[in-house]
Amino acid sequence: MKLTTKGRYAVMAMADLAYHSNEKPVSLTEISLRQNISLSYLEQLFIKLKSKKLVKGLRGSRGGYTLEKPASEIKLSNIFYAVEEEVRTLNCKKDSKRGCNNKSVKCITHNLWDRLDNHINGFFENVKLEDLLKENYEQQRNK
Amino acid sequence: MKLTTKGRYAVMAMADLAYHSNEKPVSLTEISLRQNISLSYLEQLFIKLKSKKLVKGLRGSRGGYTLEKPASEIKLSNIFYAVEEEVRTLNCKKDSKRGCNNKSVKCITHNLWDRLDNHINGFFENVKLEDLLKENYEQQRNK
DNA sequence: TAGAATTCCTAGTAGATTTGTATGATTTAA
DNA sequence: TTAAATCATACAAATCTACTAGGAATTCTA
Repeated sequence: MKLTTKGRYAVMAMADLAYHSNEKPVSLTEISLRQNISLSYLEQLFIKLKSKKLVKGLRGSRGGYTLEKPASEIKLSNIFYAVEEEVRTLNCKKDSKRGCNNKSVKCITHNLWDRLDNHINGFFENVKLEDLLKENYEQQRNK
Repeated sequence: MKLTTKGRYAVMAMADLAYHSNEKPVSLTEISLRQNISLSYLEQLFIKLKSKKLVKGLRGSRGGYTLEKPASEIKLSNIFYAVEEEVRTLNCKKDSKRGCNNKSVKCITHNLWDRLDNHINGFFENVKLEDLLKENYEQQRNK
């Protein structure tokens, strides 16, 4: 399964963007400094996020990024899907040397990984960017 | 997070072992052939499984491995814990350059990764080796 | 008792992947 | 016109995975 810093960074950056966005776009430089993620790396992530219509890029001076749709409509699964290739634990795929790949006897654990995939994807499917913000607001208030 | 073939192989091998064990121990050579996992790699996994008291090794000719306790008492989380170093998605640890590492402002997504960890671990915590076998039996019967 | 089959143990390593860096072109506001 | 930003591509260091190699120790069996 792919669940590395790439996906984490993407979520962190999107949360940062949502948190700090009002009228004007937020530059990656800002996010880079606040979240301690390299600028070039962020740029690569945001190109992917843009291609999936999650953010809008505004070039030029005073440019930056804005959310393409409200935080309440962006699921974490959207973000992961945009930057990660896939969230699959299984490698019993066709034409693979490994796994059960269509042998007469299915590998014993085949269904298990299927269920795990659903379990994890379900988690991301049920959390929206907005939820992270709310959580953060409350945390701030309780200090 | 660590969720690679190492953990998968361990679960597959344990399921195979449980499935084929009656009186005599099961050799890794058998498992290696049936599950298509390299023998040396299996050996390394089983040393770890042994150290966590999940299997018992019987050296010498006609030797092999047996379950140390019934399949109904072995949770998948036990298996993962034995062979993987950790199942943690978070890298906001102390002394790390990355993540929120104790800055005054907690990183926005800190709690999220915590919850994800619990979510995934909960999955493994609630599946026992026995469950995999039952599933397999039923699959065979429905053919 | 010799030999075969097995676990046990340690070290190394090729290849893939991740996590960036480097460089420059393009666009736009001031 | 200049500075600040996105956009785009190529490359590279570091890490990690998934093994391989080689042998020692143990135990059953012929």
